[in-house]
Amino acid sequence: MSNSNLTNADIARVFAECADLLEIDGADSFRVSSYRRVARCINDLPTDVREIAVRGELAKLEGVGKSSAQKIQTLLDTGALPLRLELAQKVPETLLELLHIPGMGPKKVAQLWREVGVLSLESLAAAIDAGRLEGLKGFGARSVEKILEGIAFLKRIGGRTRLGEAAPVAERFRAAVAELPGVARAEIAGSLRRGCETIGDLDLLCVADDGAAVIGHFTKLPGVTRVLVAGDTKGSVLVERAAEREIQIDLRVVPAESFGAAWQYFTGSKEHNVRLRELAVRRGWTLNEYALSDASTGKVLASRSEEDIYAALGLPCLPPELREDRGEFELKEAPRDLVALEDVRGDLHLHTDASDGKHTLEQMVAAAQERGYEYIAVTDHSQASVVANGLDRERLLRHIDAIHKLNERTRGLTVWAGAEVDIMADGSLDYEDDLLAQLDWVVASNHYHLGRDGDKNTERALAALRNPHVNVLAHPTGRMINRRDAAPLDIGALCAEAARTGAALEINASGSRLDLKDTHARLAAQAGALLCINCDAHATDQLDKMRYGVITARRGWVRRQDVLNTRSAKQVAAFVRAKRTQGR
DNA sequence: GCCGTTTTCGGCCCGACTGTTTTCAGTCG
Repeated sequence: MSNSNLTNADIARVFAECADLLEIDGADSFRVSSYRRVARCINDLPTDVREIAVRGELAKLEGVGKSSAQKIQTLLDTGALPLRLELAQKVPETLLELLHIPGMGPKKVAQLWREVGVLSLESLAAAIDAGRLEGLKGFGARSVEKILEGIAFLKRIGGRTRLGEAAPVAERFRAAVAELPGVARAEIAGSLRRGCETIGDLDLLCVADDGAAVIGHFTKLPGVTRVLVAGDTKGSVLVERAAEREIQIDLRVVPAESFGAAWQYFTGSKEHNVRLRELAVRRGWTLNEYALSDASTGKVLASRSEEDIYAALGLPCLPPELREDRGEFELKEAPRDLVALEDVRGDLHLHTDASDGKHTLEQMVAAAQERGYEYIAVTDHSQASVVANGLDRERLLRHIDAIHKLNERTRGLTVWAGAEVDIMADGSLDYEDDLLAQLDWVVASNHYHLGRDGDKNTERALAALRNPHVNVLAHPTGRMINRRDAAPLDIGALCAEAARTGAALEINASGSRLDLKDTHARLAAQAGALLCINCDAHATDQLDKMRYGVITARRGWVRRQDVLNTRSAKQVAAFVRAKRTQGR
């Protein structure tokens, strides 16, 4: 029986901490990796790990063996893991924060702890201050300087950078590198190319003959605040990404004939690449950032393009968003119909200054026209959202009228009168059905009552989906990246009910949400629920966030036909009509 | 700790860069 209320993220955290503590303790590195692998597996699960535990199928998870399955079960039953507690007795857990210092790994942390008595960032800074690292083996003057820089850096970066903030910085530097003398081509790689929701470092890759010269120029580009590494093929710098905030950019320089191997290699993910190299090794080949080659003769089998590398290994050229070792190696051919930005024909969740938007109805409509959209739904807040200046009945009726009138004189764009309606504590909606019936499109949102009670959260969301006027459930889990965890919610039940009732589930494209996230979106599409990718724009420029929603969908293997707003205005209208008339 | 169409034991991906312990270990991706 499950007696704890630990979430997947909580359980993943315990395993990740065990891995770090074991590593500081000097445990076998493969054992450490196993714990990391389990952490990642649990974190990536789209459903509650409890459901798998109940079916007795924990050990069937990729990378989870008998021993880990037992540990997960213990965590679910008791809320704690004996190994984790033992490790905390043995190794001070405050040491974990030291691992975040760039250049600081488990060996050095262990050494600082055992030989100098360092326990935390603070005590490390104090030890350096008191000169207690002087004469310590492996810690010369330069190392100590780097540690101090690292501690200062930690205070400035404040965690991983959100996709929407990282992408513009990366694009600016990619363009700058492409312009450097001797550079034939420059591309973005790494987690940004895969569209991950948060980014650690930015990875750039370029083709040039004289690597040292390119790195030299790179480290002097405007915006660079510090140079971390400057070699013949690799350079690392810090740049300012926002006020007081920095991000690291790594640039690798490769020869043209290695470009494909390098782009594949530096795009990752690490897990995907490990699997790929295993496939190579099994055939007597070896794969690195320069080429796929025969291990015995050294003959190069593929290197110029990613297509060549994958083809040589008997695989379709997998889109970067799929390279996570989440089943992509089973694919016989590359998915052709993954949703793309060009497929999106409209945005069905946006605000105007009638509630808390920055721009007028006319301005938002013009912005949608500029982006070539076929339709939009204007969805200002309902009355319960007082802080967002939500519309009461009278104001909503006038707003609907204004939208319909504007629609009549707008060419090439259909403008629907919608609303973002709050789901109340009891699962009812913030507007009466007769008022909802006057709207062309209804977004239902859980803004205020998402709590720790997963059953209650789920019930309220299900109730909203069952209302014949509700067309999409917005940002279902309420998570805010780097700020607030997803509320516990039975996503599987939501998907099934959305599919049954003919409602859609939103992928909210705004940078702080990306909710549903990739694995949830995948679950929804598998369950036959339609997704709707919306920007939730509160200003005209926010309509450009659509690309982040689309890439999140792609990471969830979502196809064009799984996304409602890739359909025509007529088809969207039919989708709304079907739910109202069938009353499911 | 995980895993298995060579294996239930003995493997487990690969190379660059840095500082420093002058020949390599630690870290990173």
